[in-house]
Amino acid sequence: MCSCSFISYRRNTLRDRNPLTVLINPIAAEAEKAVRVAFLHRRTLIVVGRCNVIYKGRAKSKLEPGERIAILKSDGSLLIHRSAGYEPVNWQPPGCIFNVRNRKDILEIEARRQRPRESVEVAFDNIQLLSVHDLTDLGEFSLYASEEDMQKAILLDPSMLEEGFEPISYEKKIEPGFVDVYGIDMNGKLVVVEIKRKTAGKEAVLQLAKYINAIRTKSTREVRGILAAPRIAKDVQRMLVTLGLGYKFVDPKKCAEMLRRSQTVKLADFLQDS
Amino acid sequence: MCSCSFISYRRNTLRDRNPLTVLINPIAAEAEKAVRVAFLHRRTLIVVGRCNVIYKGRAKSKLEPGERIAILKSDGSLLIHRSAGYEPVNWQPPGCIFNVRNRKDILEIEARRQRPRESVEVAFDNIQLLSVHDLTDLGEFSLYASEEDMQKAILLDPSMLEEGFEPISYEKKIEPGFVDVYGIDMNGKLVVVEIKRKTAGKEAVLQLAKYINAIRTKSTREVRGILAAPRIAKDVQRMLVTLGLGYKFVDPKKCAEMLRRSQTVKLADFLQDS
DNA sequence: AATTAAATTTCGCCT
DNA sequence: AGGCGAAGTTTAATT
Repeated sequence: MCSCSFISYRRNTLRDRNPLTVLINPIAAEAEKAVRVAFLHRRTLIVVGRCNVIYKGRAKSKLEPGERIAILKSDGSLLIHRSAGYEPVNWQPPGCIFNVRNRKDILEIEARRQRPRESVEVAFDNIQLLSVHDLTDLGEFSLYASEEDMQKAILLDPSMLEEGFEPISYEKKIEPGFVDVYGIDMNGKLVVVEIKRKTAGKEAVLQLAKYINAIRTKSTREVRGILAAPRIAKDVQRMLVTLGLGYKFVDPKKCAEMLRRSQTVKLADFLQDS
Repeated sequence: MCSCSFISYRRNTLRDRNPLTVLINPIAAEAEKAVRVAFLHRRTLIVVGRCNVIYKGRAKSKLEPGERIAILKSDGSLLIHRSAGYEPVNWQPPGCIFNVRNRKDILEIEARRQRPRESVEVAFDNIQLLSVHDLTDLGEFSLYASEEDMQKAILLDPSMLEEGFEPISYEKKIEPGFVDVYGIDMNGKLVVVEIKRKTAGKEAVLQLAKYINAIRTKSTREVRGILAAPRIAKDVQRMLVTLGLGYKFVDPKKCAEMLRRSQTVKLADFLQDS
């Protein structure tokens, strides 16, 4: 049975300069003080407690009282998480200005931004835990087997798509949008490649067909279309045949592995010499 | 300079049964114990500390060591948040199975799910804060405009319902209850409007029909009924046709925007005059 | 279960 | 600043 708030000002590990403030069951006045310090020092703030939330902006929302987790980051972003669900119930992207006040023992925090003009207001009438952190995070994040990685892999080794294929460009602007990879096959025909990281559906085929048609209206040269994906949806096979398009199995994992072997390759490096 | 872990087992407010566990700078063994208890009791877990994260599944990702916030919810969802950004750097949707172990003073937490088969592994080599919460959250979340806002918007701009429509009254008492909006169309016919904030089901149609019938028993004038909602349930379309009622798509979001705009417009007009 | 459409989508890249 | 496309998109509704 501990009714007092607990505050620790220093962490005992890693670095001396790495303050940590933790309040347990603080009253609003105590909490407000800690929040102000957190804002002043651009720290990360976590508040767990009973609150209601109002959002006004592009839309409007109201969240009736309940116990939730609020995270306020130093970049001006805000997250309100309920006890369930992967997505935040309310949020605010980076770039907000935070405000805090203690109004009749209710801790009110506001995250406001312009463009678009919107705000999230959180009012805590009870706080289980409030902590202020200085998060040092320089670790690199790398995602493998993204669509971009597949694109890189095809540019790195065009033969994986088709023997004799030679890329000319990538993300090339064609009337309706951007072609993933664009090149010439062993017979000198133009080739448009549409890449999908997972099962390619009809929308991928239609997109490819659109590009092909756009090119045909502008050029008399023969154009082929190839859908590069690990799998195609079941109706899509017939669609490809009907539209005269090709399909090539490409494994995203193998692409990722290939890139790992030839590390630090940038997309722009490929076509430079050609 | 406090190097001890701090544990509070009871919250002093709201309810006696509402345990809260907080560990500050715990070693992996202590943390592991608390995490196991949290999993066992299906509690919400927050861990702040230095970790690296590996994701394997639809794609693959690796996050090099840094200080982050991890949230594990009782529905089996996981979030890893860095010091910046609105989106989690790594996550796992609800339905995961969590595992924890202490491996050479490293706290390893795994969130695994099938379909799609994927896992996120988090390894903490230092923990600033670990807290376990029992979040009671029954508060309702309502998005977009309220039904009242939609009503206001229709009164403000009746043409959004139908060209030439002119409201006479709102919340008018008719035998079974109160009609949302009541007016006259361009041909002089009476119009009863039933508003729903979200998908209109059969109960909305029946309510509308009741009002119409009530009016018809009292007046010889022609009466039309219009259901105003962002969407109607699938069987309701036929029901409307059968009962000779109309439907008008009304977007609550647009209503909210309109009200907001009208406020600013009024303000602007006021300022222009001066 | 598969498909389609919307999201306070966000995020990035390019014009 | 605005517009379009992609995302480990997610989520909900419908077939």
